[in-house]
Amino acid sequence: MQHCQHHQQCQQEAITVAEKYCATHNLRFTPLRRRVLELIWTSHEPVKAYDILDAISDTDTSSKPPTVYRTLDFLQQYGLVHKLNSQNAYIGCAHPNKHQQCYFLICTACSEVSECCYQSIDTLIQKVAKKNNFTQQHTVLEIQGLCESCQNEKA
Amino acid sequence: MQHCQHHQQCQQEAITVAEKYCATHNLRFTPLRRRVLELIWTSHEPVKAYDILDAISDTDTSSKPPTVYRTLDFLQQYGLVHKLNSQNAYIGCAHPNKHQQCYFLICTACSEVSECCYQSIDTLIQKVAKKNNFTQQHTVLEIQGLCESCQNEKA
DNA sequence: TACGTTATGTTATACTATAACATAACGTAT
DNA sequence: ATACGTTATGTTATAGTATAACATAACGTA
Ligand SMILES: [Zn+2]
Ligand SMILES: [Zn+2]
Ligand SMILES: [Zn+2]
Ligand SMILES: [Zn+2]
Repeated sequence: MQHCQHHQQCQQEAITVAEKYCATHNLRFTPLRRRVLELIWTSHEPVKAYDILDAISDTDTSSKPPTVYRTLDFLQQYGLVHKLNSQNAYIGCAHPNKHQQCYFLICTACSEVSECCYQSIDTLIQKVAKKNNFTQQHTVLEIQGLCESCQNEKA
Repeated sequence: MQHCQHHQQCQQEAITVAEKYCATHNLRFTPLRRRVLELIWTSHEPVKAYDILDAISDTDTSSKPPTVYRTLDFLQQYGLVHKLNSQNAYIGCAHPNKHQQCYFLICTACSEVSECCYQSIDTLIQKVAKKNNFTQQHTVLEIQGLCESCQNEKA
């Protein structure tokens, strides 16, 4: 199920952003990395590593699991992709390294994922950490539920 | 590394709580379920499914992966155990079903995990969900960083 | 005791991810 | 242009996580 009405644009913009990000930071945006990122941006649904492998195997028979996982590692390292731990799946990020942490809304009906990165969440988590004398390094926040479209479809 | 100074008590209390919870709710707290819960409460570190399997295999040669995963499913279903998605590991819960969601602080140095379940987090997440017209069902919040003891040890 | 339900045993397999070592492509300095 | 160090990719093997499907056993009740 695809709710986004202008998704080709989402995808293209994401690739352009990645291209520029890599150029600026002296990183190699190789054909493989581009291909994987395009695949991940096929929709707003998270993508499984082995589905990526299947897809790229169509044109590149030398692809093996490490091919995919290394590429995902690269993309994650620079915030172009995030892993959704509750799904063992990967989702593109539209604003690489704009802020430290990304938070997600995950629809259990259509599988679409959107980011919900608010300063208020960062602030509260900092506060909770401080209260527990805990030094925060990285935070996973994945809110599962029903997106607007899927609620309406139920009605 | 074990920072808790009174942990045998933590473990015993957790088992007692589970015992009572099951009695009250007409659930069978079988020897297997008790054993697995005890193993999980060996420390405040999350435990891997296959480590549980190894442990129970010592005394019960018929144990196989489904033995463990089914038991974990049961314990999770009633809030006696939570899965930490970022670690593929399982941690005991001291207050089964006291509230809907549990949130965690995970020390990347000593691996100890503590819960940080605050109403203020629930409230903010509700607010974020509402803002996005999203109906929340279940939320994963795992804050990774350094616990107090481990920060001090670095100094 | 018979019977339905829940729990566990058993075998097989699916899914997710990394280790370790080899080759190729790239960037830069001579 | 060539040599060389670095980064990326190829390749083989294996480790780690989880579930499907069906069989038997234990439990609770009529
Ligand atoms: Zn889109
Ligand atoms: Zn949806
Ligand atoms: Zn303790
Ligand atoms: Zn610690």
